[in-house]
Amino acid sequence: MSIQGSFDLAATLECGQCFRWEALPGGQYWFAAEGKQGLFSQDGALSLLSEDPYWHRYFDLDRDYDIIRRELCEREPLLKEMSAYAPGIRILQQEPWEALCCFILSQNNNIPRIKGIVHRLCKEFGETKGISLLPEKEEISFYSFPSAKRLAACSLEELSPLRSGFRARYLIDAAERVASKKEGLVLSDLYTLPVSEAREALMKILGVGRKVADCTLLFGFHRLEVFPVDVWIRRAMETFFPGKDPEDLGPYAGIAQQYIFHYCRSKGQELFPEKARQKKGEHPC
DNA sequence: GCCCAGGTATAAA
DNA sequence: TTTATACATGGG
Repeated sequence: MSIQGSFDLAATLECGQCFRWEALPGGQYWFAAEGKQGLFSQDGALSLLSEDPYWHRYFDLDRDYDIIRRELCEREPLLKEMSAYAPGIRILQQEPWEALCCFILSQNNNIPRIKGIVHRLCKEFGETKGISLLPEKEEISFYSFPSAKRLAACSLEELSPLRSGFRARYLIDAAERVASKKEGLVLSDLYTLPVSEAREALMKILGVGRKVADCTLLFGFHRLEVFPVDVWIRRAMETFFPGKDPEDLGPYAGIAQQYIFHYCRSKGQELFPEKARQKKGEHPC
């Protein structure tokens, strides 16, 4: 199996769409999804990663992102400069339940801490799936991501080791709804339901608003037309695309969103210096 | 110590 | 309908 289009392993893992990965010395990355784990470098990725059917699909290697990027740049020329910051970024095909949980945990939180919570979630409630591939931790067991049924059986008290704060009850509500198909929430339907209906279904879950729902659809269900809007994207749209409707970006708007997000995060304060002075009660001028 | 984090629920205005 | 605040926790 070959890789279609460019592929940047580091940018794809580090752009905030998934949280079960570690950067290791020497350019290697450890990452996990469901009950599987991988250990690859960018060079190794090109040969080894593409040969494993699971990871091949996970990294969406059959889709030619170069063609899509060209299409997006034709629709919106500003994306030429932005996508150049990470042309090899891809949208992962994560497992929907796992993605839903991760984005529930991501709200008002930072990536290092999200990774810690997700790690503890797997360790406390996942099944053992073998020996860790992480060097120096070889004797430690590797755990799969816990099922909705498993979490639905947990009390708030039992989730306290996660130290996930106010998000713990959101996790339990999501688990109960998914495990029991409460109010007709069947995750597998969300691959094909119209986006507006799929979003509405997810937003019935406590703690799931528009942003978490859209991230779940884009990153968990691979609904590439979904364009999640967060504080960075809102700011970027106001600055670079005033009046622009993200739907104009077409069926791959979600990929454009990742280019924009990655570009803004890379430039950070340089783009939005006023954000640095946004202290409470402090006058901007 | 202090600010803030790829938001959301809830209570006012 | 729009705007403000609390939320738990800990990384930087």
